[in-house]
Amino acid sequence: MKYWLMKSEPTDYSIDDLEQDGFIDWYGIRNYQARNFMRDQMSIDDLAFFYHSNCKEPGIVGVMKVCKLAYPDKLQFQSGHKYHDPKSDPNNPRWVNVDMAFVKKTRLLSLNEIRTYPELETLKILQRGNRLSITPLSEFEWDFINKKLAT
DNA sequence: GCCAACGTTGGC
DNA sequence: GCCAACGTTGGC
Repeated sequence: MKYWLMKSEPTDYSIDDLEQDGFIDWYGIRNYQARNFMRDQMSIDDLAFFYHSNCKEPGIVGVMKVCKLAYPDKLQFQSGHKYHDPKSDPNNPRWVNVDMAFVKKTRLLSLNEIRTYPELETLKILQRGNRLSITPLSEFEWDFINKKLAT
């Protein structure tokens, strides 16, 4: 069992959208490191925090879990689409997504609040210049955040 | 909208 | 394989 933090811009796809849909193909990842996490390291039932980024109140807003292992992201082959990648070979697709299932909403644990906890200094999203939209969390980080979310 | 910090691209 | 130019991310 692994733990993840996955960013999405709420104007693109929010925790409310996921609650409505039940699950979502985590589309549009076009970064090799993030892709490799999905392709090589994610397992069914891995848990992830849903993080709202690039918005007024960035932070953790919910929990979800992996419900389908990595498979080719169909948008990479859709000509004209924002996520179209003409260099991706259909016989050897470059980009994948996993399916994520809604688990629950949480209170907002804002980026500002996250920064106030010395225990979370090691969080990948707090490291200088880190822009990865998918990052792993240690079990300690996961548990610590869950406790904060419960209060 | 700004811009720092990265990742990617492509000429050489 | 170097590296300058360009594109993207994401907090502010």
